[in-house]
Amino acid sequence: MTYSITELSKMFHLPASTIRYYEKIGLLEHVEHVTSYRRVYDESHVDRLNAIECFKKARLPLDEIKAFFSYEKDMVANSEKILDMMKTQEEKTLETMKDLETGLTHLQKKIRYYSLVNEAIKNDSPLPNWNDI
Amino acid sequence: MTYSITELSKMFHLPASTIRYYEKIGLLEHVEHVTSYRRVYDESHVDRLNAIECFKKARLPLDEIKAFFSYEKDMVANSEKILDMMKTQEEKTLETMKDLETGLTHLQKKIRYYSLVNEAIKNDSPLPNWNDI
DNA sequence: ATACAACTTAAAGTTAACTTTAATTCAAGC
DNA sequence: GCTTGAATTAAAGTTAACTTTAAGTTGTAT
Repeated sequence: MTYSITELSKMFHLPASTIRYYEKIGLLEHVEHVTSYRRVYDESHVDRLNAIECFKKARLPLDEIKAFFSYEKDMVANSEKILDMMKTQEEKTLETMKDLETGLTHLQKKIRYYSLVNEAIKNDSPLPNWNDI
Repeated sequence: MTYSITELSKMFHLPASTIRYYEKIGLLEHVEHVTSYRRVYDESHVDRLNAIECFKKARLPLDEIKAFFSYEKDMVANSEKILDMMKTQEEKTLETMKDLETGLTHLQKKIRYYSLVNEAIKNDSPLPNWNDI
């Protein structure tokens, strides 16, 4: 089974230009233009893009994702390095999640407050106090 | 109570250049250079910076944070707009958190796998299979 | 009086991750 | 054979959020 760039583009909701860009920076490898001048992808590229999407969700920068794939080529030699990398990123991700939760709490407090403000305006009653929330 | 830029810098773990930058783009207002040519801040700026940090944690872009502060000046006129803004951002934040969780799960699977790989190398036993994890 | 550290400014530079542009190539349908 | 449309390339442009630089100012300690 092979895929065109447009098919991958639809599969991953990525513009074709991004897929070409990933190839350019070395994130996608061995993309051949066999049958024509056009790029032809196979399952290996789908797998790779899936992995990229996962790492991106965990906020690994593209150059680290690239480093990971390169280390993975010699798993035995690099397993320690990979493990370190993943653990470091795990911590960063957890940190980011904590920040997001703090931010979300603040946001939700604002939402509660401005809901009350809207109510008060509608009923022509006195505005609520931020400290009462 | 007043503060110098260096004091704020230490309080918020932000470089002074960033605090000046926030002023330049209109996020920090009414910063006077009263006693000398130097910037002098007060509690209002501390409050503002605290709010900025919270919004940043929820990943609001600086221009939206700025818009929020500007809307907040006429709460009665803009409470609907503010509420919309906060709700939209709440959804985005929740979406981001979901992505982070997905990414984290993937990361932790890698960590489990490469821990086993390391074990296997140490014990000279056959490498584990990714699909067994 | 002078050296020095801590501030000031405007403007240019940086980084990541794309995106856009412009000029070209190819394959397919009429 | 000609048009059309989807891909191709290299290179330049974009965006957000800073950061750095270079040149100047001020208050304090010697």
